[in-house]
This record gives sequence, structure tokens and C-alpha cells, in this order.
Amino acid sequence: MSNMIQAARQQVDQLTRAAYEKAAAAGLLPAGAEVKATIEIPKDTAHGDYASSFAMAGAKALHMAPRQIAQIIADHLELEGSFFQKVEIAGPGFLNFTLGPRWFGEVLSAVEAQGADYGAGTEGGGRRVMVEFVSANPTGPMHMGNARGGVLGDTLANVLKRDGWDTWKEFYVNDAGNQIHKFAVSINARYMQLLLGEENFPFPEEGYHGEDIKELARAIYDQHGESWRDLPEEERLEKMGQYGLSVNIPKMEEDLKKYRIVYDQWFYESSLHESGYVAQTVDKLTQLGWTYEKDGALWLNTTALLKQKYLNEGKTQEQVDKLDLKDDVLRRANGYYTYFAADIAYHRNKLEVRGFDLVINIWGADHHGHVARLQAALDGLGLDGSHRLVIVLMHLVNLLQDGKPVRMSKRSGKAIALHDLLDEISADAARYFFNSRAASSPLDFDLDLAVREDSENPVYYVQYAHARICSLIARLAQEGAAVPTAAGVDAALLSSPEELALIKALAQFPEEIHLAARDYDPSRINRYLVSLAGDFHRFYNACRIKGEEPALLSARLKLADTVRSVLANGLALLGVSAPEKM
RNA sequence: GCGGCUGUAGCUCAGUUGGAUAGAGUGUUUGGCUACGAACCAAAAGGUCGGGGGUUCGAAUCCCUUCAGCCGUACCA
Repeated sequence: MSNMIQAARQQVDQLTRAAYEKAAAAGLLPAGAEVKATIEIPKDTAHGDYASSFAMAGAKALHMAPRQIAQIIADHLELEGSFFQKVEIAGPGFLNFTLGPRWFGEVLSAVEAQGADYGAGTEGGGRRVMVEFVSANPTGPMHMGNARGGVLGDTLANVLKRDGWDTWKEFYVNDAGNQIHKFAVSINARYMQLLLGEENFPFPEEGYHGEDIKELARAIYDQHGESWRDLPEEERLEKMGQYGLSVNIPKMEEDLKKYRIVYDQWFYESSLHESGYVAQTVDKLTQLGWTYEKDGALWLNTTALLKQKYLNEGKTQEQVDKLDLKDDVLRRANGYYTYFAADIAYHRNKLEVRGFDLVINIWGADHHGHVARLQAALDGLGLDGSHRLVIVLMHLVNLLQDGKPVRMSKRSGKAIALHDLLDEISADAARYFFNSRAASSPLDFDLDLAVREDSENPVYYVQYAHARICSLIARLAQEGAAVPTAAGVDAALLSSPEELALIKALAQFPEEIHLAARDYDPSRINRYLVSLAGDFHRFYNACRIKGEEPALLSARLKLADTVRSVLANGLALLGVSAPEKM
């Protein structure tokens, strides 16, 4: 058993049940009662290491006062050979179990046995999950929100993989549709302005005003001179757009790589249009009776789909009727398919063609209005989007300067490019920072703070613990003290509150990974590592290693090395380095 | 209108299946290295968990209601 938390929990459950059976057989408690007890880890160690609510939960079924039940259970508990050395009754009737040396020793053994794999879980069971994230518009540079989404998606994929999922990371390239047209028109305008003078060619009201557009136009001019001017308008715009994408997409890939974010696939929206898959998907929805025509456009009956979805989820008819639902256009009157239609096709491709068991998308919270309708559309296709498509909504990053918000807008060209940030702070600091809060929390990013943030960033607190241990091990090795195997350690020697707390923290790691995967919240790992590093620093200050009696020195050295191993595993999940020196 | 997210210490935020005296970082105050790395540690102070009601042995957590902030409600993507 590598998850020693679960092992201990299961044992509390078994021991308690066995004690109940025994007490019932002796006629002290009514037999055959079904008691659903919770087993918790008390916040205060004065209440033991694990607490069972058996006596309170069973009070009704057993027709007895909780403390009385607790006493009878305690009297019949067989702790011999278990992880526990003591049980006490406290408060309203809690059974408080205290761990013994055997459990602490097994934690060290578990970390040693699994090494770099320690912490891994099996919840995924080899099922295939796709995490799609960033998917920024290729019409301009990426911004802070993309950085957060990138780190979040990448780290989430790492966490899921660790919990037994077969993961796939994907970037959806929106290289089709209206915004690409605007992009092309913008480059075209800048190009014409270069040739004719700014005042002689109007810049479109809806165009992208950023400097990057001018640079693209300049690059086209440098390579092709005036030769594109006389091309037919349609062809010129096509070439302009393609050129812009051919520059911007590799640039995005490169910037993300600097954050150590590498995708399994860059999936092009245009491929769905070109292969006819969008049209085919819309046709299928029509065949299934989910569409209708109105005002020359083809509409999806989103209202009906959503009502069905909500009723399935347990909402009442009355609640559903109150909702203000609207249908969506799939094919415009001009014959073009909407983004929504392409998105349905894309997700049908993920679930049906490529057969992923689960699909997770990281979206900005401002897109939340699209979550239910996309799921409902997939439900309509028989793909169970309500369960197989999970959208993690991420609050956008508030950019601050001097403590004041900085307005960002791609159209005005004032977005702060991600590219520039990379020169200012390390990938380690950035990756840690952008994963420091749950996706649903807003994140303030203060430029001035970020730049001078060195020892203030919690990532250094964690890395420092790792470096400190490496240095310690090297120092002791020089003096002839090698890290022992877990079998060669007397765990009973590790008995101070700091040592016990530290080992319990090590045992918590697999649990944290599991919870992070279950809740799609990798920021848990950040918090866990800071907490583990804190436990280590406290241990380090309270317990000397060098100069102690050989057996104690050996045990503490083993403990330190075990912490090092878990810190390294955790930092690897975050994509942050674990330095041996700082 | 309808809907989503958020509201916990001065500030930034944790708080797993409801559990015992609500936590951490930061800031403030005060201590700790001729000792394994002081990028560290310890102590103090700091709270009507936005407000109100309900469910029960027990609520920051679940239900209802209400207030505030942000966002969404396109033949845009």
C-alpha cells in the first residue's frame, strides 16, 4: 500500500467494525446495525491522528448515548499488530486513534520503494483524457490570461497522468472564420498604408490596432515588395491571413515552450471545415431533429436540448420553465457556419472520432455561458457531453501596475505580451505563480512585484528546502554518513512532534494528487509543497542531525532524504525545477 | 429579467466525505546563528466566515432568502 493515509483510514474502519461485532456478540450492543461512520484526521493532534464518528453516527440505531457506545467499542478494540498504539474517547463521543511507529516506518518504506513514482494513483485506470488549453487566437500575441491557462492546463494534465489517466494535451487553433478575416483585413490595411501613405488608406474600424500587425505588413513588404498590391482582393487577403498565421502560430509555440509547455497536438479549426466535418455534424443534428430554419439561417434547438439536460440533472420542471433560454444559429443566412457549429464538430471529433473517455477544456470564465449549450449539443448527438465534457472555468488575470489595474485590450493593442514577461521572471517563478490559486479565484498580477519578487515568492521557500536537504546529505556523506534504507531505520526514534508531523505530511502526498485530479485543481499541489517545506524547516530547526547518536542520526537523515524525494516529485508535477543549490 | 463565479484576519488566500478552540502567507510587534544553508525558525496580536432564516447532536461547508463585486445573455470568436 503506497497511500498510507487510505491504509490507516481503512484500518480504523475495520478495527471499529470488528470491535462492534465483538461487543454485539457479547450482548453489549444491539447486533446487525448499519452504522455509517466518518473517519477524519483531526486538526488538533491532541485529538489523535484519526477520529471515528462511529459512536455519534450509531447513536440512533443502537439506542444508546454516543459516549457509552464509544466506551464499549474502545473496550473491544484489538490494536495489537495494527498501525495504532492508542485509542481515546473525547468530546461528544469521538474515538481518537493515535498512530504508532509501525505506520511511520511504513511511510518511509513506501516512498523509498516507489521513488519517483511515489504519489501515483490509479483512479484514471488508464482511461484516455484530453486536456485542451490556451487555444489563444492566433491573430495576436498571447497575454497573461493565456499564461495562467497554459500553466493550469499543463499542470492539470501532469496531475491527471499521475492519477492513472492516459493524457493528451491539445491546442485548438482558431484559424478560420470571421476573426481571421479581420486579421487579414488589418494586415492588408497596414500593407497598403506602407505603399500609399497612412492618410491614403483607411484603417478598418473593426481592425486589430496592435503594433504586431504593422510588423507583419512590414515583413510582407520586405519579402515581396509591392508585388501583392495588384493581386485580386480575395487572393490578397487570403495570402495576408495565411502569412500572419504562419508567423504567429510558431511564435506562440515558442513562447509556450519557454514555459515548458509542449502539446501533443495543434489541431486546426480549418481542417474541420475543409473536410466537411462541420457540415456533416450539422446535418446529423438536423437528421436527429434538433434544428430548424428561420430567417434563412439554420438554428439549433438549444432550448429543448438544455431543458432535457437540466431535467436529467434533477432540476424541476418549474425551475426549468423559469430559465431564459435561447436557440443558437449553426449556419448563417450567408451560408457560413458559426463558431458554435465548428465547436460542436470539434468536440464530436474528440469524443466520437478519437474516442477520448473524458475531455477537459480550460476556458476563461467569461465564456461560461457556452458551457451548458455545448454539453447539451453533444448530448443531442448521443455523446453524453454533460458528463464526458468538463469545462474548467478560469478567472482572468488582473494586471496591476503600482497597485492599480491596467486595462488590457487586444483591439487597442495595449495587451501586455506574454513574451515580454519571460525576460523578467524565471519559468520556475512564473509556473508557480500562475498555479498558485484555484482556477475559480481571480488572480492579481502586479508587474512591479513580479519583477522584484525573488525571496518573496513561495516557490523559493520550497526550492530552498530541497536545496538545504541536498546540501545536508552531501555534507554528511563527506563525514561518512550515508542515507540508510528504510529497513535499517528504527522509526520509533522519530518521535518528536516535528518529526511525526513531517512524516504525516509525506503520507499525504498521494492523497493530494488524487484530490487535485478529482477536483481539477492542481493548485493544491502548490499549497501542499509549501506546507511540506514548512514542516521540514520546522523539523530542521528543532532536530539536529549531524553529531547525534548514530541510530538517531541515521533515522533523521533518512527522513530528510525522504522529504527531498517527495519535494522533487511534487515540483516535477508543477514543472518547476528542484535545485540542489541556490 | 434570467444565469454563472466570487465574498473568510489590515492585505492575498486555504479550509476533502458537514466535526472538536476557523488556518497559512504577508504586514505589525518581539525573540533565535562562534551550531548540519537565517532564502530559515519561534512567540504575540489580528475574525459578527457579507447579512438573515432553516436542516441536526454539530454548519464557513447543505437548503432558502437577501446584499455587494465581476462576468455572460450576438446570424462575434
